[in-house]
Amino acid sequence: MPKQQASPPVVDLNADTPCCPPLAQRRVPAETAAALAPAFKALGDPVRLQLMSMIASAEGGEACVCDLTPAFDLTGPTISHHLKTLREAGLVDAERRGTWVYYRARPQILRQLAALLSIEPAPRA
Amino acid sequence: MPKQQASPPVVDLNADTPCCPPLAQRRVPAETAAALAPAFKALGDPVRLQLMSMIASAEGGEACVCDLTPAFDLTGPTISHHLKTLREAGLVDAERRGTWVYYRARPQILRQLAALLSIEPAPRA
DNA sequence: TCTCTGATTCGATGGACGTCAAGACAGGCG
DNA sequence: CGCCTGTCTTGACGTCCATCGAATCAGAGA
Repeated sequence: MPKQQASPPVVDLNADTPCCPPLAQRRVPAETAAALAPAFKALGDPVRLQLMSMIASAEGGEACVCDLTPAFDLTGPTISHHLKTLREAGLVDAERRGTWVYYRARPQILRQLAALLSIEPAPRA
Repeated sequence: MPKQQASPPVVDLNADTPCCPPLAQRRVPAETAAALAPAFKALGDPVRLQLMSMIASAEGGEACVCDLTPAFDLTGPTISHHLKTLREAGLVDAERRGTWVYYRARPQILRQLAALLSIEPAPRA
């Protein structure tokens, strides 16, 4: 099967600065939506949301798969599949060190997603 | 078919105050993940992300279906289906006024999602 | 080198999802 | 009342997804 993922980086997911104004401020363009929707989709599963949190909140900023897997009533392959999904969405990075594989959150894209959802604190007016 | 959805409100999606600390601060519990994942999932489609933005950024805080539909290369039923998904995820409210139906964003849940994704501005230390 | 453990990939399966055409519903207007 | 316009629901179809068991890959250690 062909590899063919490599969506063209219409929005730079690695940028340190938020790429876009809040969703409620101006209409998000189709290209931006296409670039960021996969990240939201990846977070749209309870297991992956917990995985993301466990990784992002782990001491040292990284979590071992060996610590993640037993936290769920799921098989190893399934957890591995979810981690791959998070990886392909650009939400985490993986690094093998010896026997174990460690996952680490990518704060930039999390910041971008949070910025997109941000709302004026209170519609006082 | 039986109605029976009515997931018990483990997390109050209507609360004005953020329900949860940031995802990267402490591990999000399974119940919270189960409550909020559907909202992320609803935003995980490019069309719905744009719809959400068009609604949230519309003047007067509301958008008419008649203005949303022609913005996409999709049929009316498909847009209607996406709007229903956003509605069932608690992200928008719908109101019929005469011939037209208007959708309006729910800022509370957007704030909750943004708070969950929020990250310390710079990991100094 | 052989084996053991941890992690991923492969293949299959049942269910959910995005989309459309056709039909139904709601409200305004002759 | 009957028609028209706008919106939603229904039914169908093809694709994607979550999950598992089995097989495979990667290092570590004897």
